[in-house]
Amino acid sequence: MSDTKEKILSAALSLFARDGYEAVSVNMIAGELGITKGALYKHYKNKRHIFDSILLRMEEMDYQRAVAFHMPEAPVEDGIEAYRRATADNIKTYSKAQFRYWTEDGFASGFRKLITLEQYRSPEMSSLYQQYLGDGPMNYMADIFSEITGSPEKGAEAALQFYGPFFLLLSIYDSSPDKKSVIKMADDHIDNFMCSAPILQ
Amino acid sequence: MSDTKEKILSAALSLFARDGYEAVSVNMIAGELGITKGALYKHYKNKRHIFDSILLRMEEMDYQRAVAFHMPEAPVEDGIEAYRRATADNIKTYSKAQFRYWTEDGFASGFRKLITLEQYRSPEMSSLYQQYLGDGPMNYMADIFSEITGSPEKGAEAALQFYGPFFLLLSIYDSSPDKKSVIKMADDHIDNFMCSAPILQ
DNA sequence: TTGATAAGTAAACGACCGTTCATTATAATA
DNA sequence: TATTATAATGAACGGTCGTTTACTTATCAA
Repeated sequence: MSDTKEKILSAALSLFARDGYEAVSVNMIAGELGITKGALYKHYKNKRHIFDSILLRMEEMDYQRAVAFHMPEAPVEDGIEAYRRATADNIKTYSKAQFRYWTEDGFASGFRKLITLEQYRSPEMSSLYQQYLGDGPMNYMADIFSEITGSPEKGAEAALQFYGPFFLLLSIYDSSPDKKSVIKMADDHIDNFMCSAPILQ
Repeated sequence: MSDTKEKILSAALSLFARDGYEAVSVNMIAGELGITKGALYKHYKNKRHIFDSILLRMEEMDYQRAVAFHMPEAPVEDGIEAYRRATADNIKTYSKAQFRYWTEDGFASGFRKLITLEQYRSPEMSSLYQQYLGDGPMNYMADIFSEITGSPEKGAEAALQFYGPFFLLLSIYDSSPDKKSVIKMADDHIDNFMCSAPILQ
């Protein structure tokens, strides 16, 4: 079994993440592994197939993470306050892990940049981008915060206040020379929000 | 004098904003105005020149806006509380106008999408993106909030809490079927933050 | 050892790329 | 009206694009 197919996938993602799908040639991808472009077609039937494989891979990774990170229900009989505390802890752990995932994981970081560059090309790409990085995470948090506060309006407001800075810091991370400090800013934001946000009181 | 040059600029921006610079051909740009690509070279010496003209135009528009919107100093002798209130009003007006500008103004909206798609291609594009949409606005707000709170740390924290949701809503706006409601969410966020954010008390 | 399968090369394909150029139509000036 | 500058054409240029093909090499089971 060859790992050439895998190397093609990650080389292509690196290039797609920097220049966008159209601006990357099959020649460049093959050149990254020191093979000719003809050899590439032994592993993928065309250029678009590489792109589609990246989307599929992300879908699989996302599913695996969802399973591993699923937020366990706190026992209800401990009371609403214990439930809130347990939920808040889960959110903090999950959110910090997510920030590291989108920034420090090579595949996830590349994928994030790739769909950022492709988001305006079609309705499909647009909804994919929103689902992974835009209103998807925000609505997810809105549901959770609505549960906590008992109000959909407050939940939506809290989600915007919580995920907005998270989203901005992702973007700032990409060009920051001091990436560790951006991670810390994200952690601080998460801690600060979950412990002292007035909307959650 | 011909307005063909102007039409080329805006047609190119529309296409660049959707597909990115490399993915747009000179043929496509010319086709948008019903002329051949040869004619295009009577107005711009090459494709890159069109791109550079867009950057230059944005720079000019940005300067004009900065002049028109410069925040007037509130009279100091009225006391710190009056200064804060005047500043807060200016921030609200300016921020709401900025959100409409980046979403509803055709040129600014196209430019925002364009640099979003080009941000990873070079350090120059990266810093341009950050300057217009990333750490640029955030640091600008951090300076203002630092002045108000008298603390650089609190100023930076407030800037993240203020500009993060603003930045996220810009992204959500692009694919939202109900754009008016996104504008309202931005307005509400700005009002809510400037009036009752605990970090500003 | 033989034969099959997989993985690579190099060359070629037609299509399109950005750009140039000789030519023609248009429109304003003298 | 004749002249001149401008704008547009369409063909051509050398390259590169994604893809296919014929051919070579390596691997390994029968």
